[in-house]
Amino acid sequence: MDFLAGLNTSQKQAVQQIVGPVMIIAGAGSGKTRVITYRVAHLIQKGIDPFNILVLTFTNKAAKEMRNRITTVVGGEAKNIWMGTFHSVFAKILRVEANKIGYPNNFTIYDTDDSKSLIKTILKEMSLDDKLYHHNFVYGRISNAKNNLISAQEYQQNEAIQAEDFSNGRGFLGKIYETYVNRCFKAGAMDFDDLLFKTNVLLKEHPDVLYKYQNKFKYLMVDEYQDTNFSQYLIVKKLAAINENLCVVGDDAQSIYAFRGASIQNILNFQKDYPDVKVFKLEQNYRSTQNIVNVANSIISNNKNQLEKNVFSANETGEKIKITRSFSDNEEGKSVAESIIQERGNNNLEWKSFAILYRTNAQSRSMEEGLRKLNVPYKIYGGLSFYQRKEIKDLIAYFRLTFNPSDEEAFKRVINYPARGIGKTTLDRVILAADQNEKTLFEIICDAPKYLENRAALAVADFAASIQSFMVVAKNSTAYDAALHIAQQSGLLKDLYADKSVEGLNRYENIQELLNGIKEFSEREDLEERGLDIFMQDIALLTNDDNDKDPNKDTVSLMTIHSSKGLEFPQVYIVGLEENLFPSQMALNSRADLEEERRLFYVAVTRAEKKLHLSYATSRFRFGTLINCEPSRFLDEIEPKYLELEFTQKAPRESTGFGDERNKWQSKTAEKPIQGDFFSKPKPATKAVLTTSLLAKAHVPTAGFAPSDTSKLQTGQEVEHERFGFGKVINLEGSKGDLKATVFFKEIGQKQLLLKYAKLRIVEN
DNA sequence: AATTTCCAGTTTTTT
DNA sequence: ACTGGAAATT
Repeated sequence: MDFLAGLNTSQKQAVQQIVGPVMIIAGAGSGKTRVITYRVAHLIQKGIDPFNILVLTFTNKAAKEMRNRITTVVGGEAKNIWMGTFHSVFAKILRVEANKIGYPNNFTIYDTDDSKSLIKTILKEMSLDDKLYHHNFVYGRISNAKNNLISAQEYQQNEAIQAEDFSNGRGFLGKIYETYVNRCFKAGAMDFDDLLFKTNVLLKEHPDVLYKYQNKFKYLMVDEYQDTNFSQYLIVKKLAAINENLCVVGDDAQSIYAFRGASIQNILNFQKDYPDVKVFKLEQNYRSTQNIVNVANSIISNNKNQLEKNVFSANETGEKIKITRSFSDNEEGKSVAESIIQERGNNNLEWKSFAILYRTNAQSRSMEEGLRKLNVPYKIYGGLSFYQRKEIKDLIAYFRLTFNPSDEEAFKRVINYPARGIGKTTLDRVILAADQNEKTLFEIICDAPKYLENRAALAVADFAASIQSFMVVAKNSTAYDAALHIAQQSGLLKDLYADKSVEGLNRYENIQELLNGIKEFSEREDLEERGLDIFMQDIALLTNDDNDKDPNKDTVSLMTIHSSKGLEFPQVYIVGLEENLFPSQMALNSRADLEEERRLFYVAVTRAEKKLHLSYATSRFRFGTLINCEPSRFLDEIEPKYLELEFTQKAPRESTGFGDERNKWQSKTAEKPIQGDFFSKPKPATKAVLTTSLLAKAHVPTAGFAPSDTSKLQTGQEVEHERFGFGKVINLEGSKGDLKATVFFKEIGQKQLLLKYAKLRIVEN
């Protein structure tokens, strides 16, 4: 197969330059993934063993996409390429090499929740002010240090850092950091940043290990290089040091992870580190219409810090960019849904041609509601991962404790769940005893009578015994049998089963789903090892789309802009273009932050192939209350000639506004807004308040739903409940005025309702 | 110790 | 609006 045929000159050069350091500056939509894919294919065609190739990406989604595309080009050999996110690849290596740095091979990976919970515990133990030392702040500080390879010791010895902390009255940060690190180590746990930090430690302290991987990974490629932090940068640099066959691909205009420690400096450093680097620029955009590319360019030109680049499109001019104003977030959801239906009909498109992108996950709710009301199929990407749900984390905590009894966070999570009479006092005593005797929490409860008084010791010893029995079972059973056993014997399954509320039912189903997943896993014949411990290992690194059952389903995609990176859709809706939301309120204090927001907008805009829709609301629910919103400053940065405006409702004294009027409004924000201007402040959206109903989640009530007089309700009658839907009365009991009905609802099953509270509508036949 | 009520912080984004 | 944690109550 001739990979090179469909490539332009610079793409071809980049693909063919397989030896030595290579940097590809790839503008949005310039065929970057194609180049990486073909470059890997080209390597293999030239006789490079796939086992010697390492490809690093940032998100699971990107890794998956990449592997799929490479598989279609080179076939089964693609399996042998090391490809994945930084975190997953180095977690894999650390699993093999952990002993060299004093960790067990089956170390636990703490997710952000675990880390923060540990920090909270430490803060409490040190009795520090939880305002001054807020766990989020402390976490960020530690994370930052780790990403810059500053150890707890170095942190405390670094004069500049100490001076800064002391002047802020936060002199204990170094001590907290040290304690945190020790506790993680004691628990046999690594947090997200450790996966990179410890890899650096490993490669630094063990030259033989470094040498081994340098020889294994003779060819390295790094996608989204602009998003690497120092820790990642150094790993890559070390691994590539012998052969220097390192190809990095990036676009400074799409750097959106500075908040996570990413540094654009790494792109600039690259040229210094490798003076003989071959640089290729990909500037032709094949994805989008000229209008879209022009709009993107006009947005990004507002940033001061950027590399010289001229992205252009030779595609059709395309339609103008549509801006829609709505009066509330719900209205916005409705208008997007209506627009999608219309565009789909007009252009004979599939649902999956559409994507709705937003700044924050919280915005998905109003979009969902709008789509659901008009029966538009959709799928939300990202957000709360399946594995982050409480009930899932609870069960997994039992698994974690079974395989790694030192795991402190797992221990705290399940010691009294389901409730077994072990309260706060007892837990505090166990933690204290562990600290004083330099033992783990689990060791303390295994020897309970020595440390605790009678009653508490008994309860705790009981718990220890059941975990110990889980260990035996886990050793001798398949993953599924062990998981089921633990779910049952821990009492967790029973506890969830007892909860008959809608949410409780949901939780129970989620557990069943997890168990089904484990069953599938334990039956996979392509794996050598398929014990529960293997299933567990990298679960903290998984995100929602790894749980995707039907990836080709025809649905509209909803996701944050961050997770849309690398994807493309014929039609894209960017919603919530309002000040304090996009750009985020957090980003308004510094130019650097604001420029990152603008790059984020640039990323969003360049996802669109054919048509781009922008939208904002003049009021929206935030923190539970209705607030008024002003249009995003980013809208003003787009040249009006590319735009087309639309109102979703008749605005008071409508005008098309936008040109001079807009500027007038812009220049005197302190004054009253001009009535009727497109960007003017909203009228209070009274109606929006009324239409917001979470009750609609499970069941959409019949129009004009009104509760009936249920005093003469009979068994067998059909009723409707606002939330539970339609059902049949199967029993009535209790005296008048305190009448209790048992109703069997079609959607959710049996429920008991007190008639004096329940709002039921009797369905007339 | 368990359950209920009250209150504060949260919404940046991902591994 | 929703969570997690503390305080109040049983």
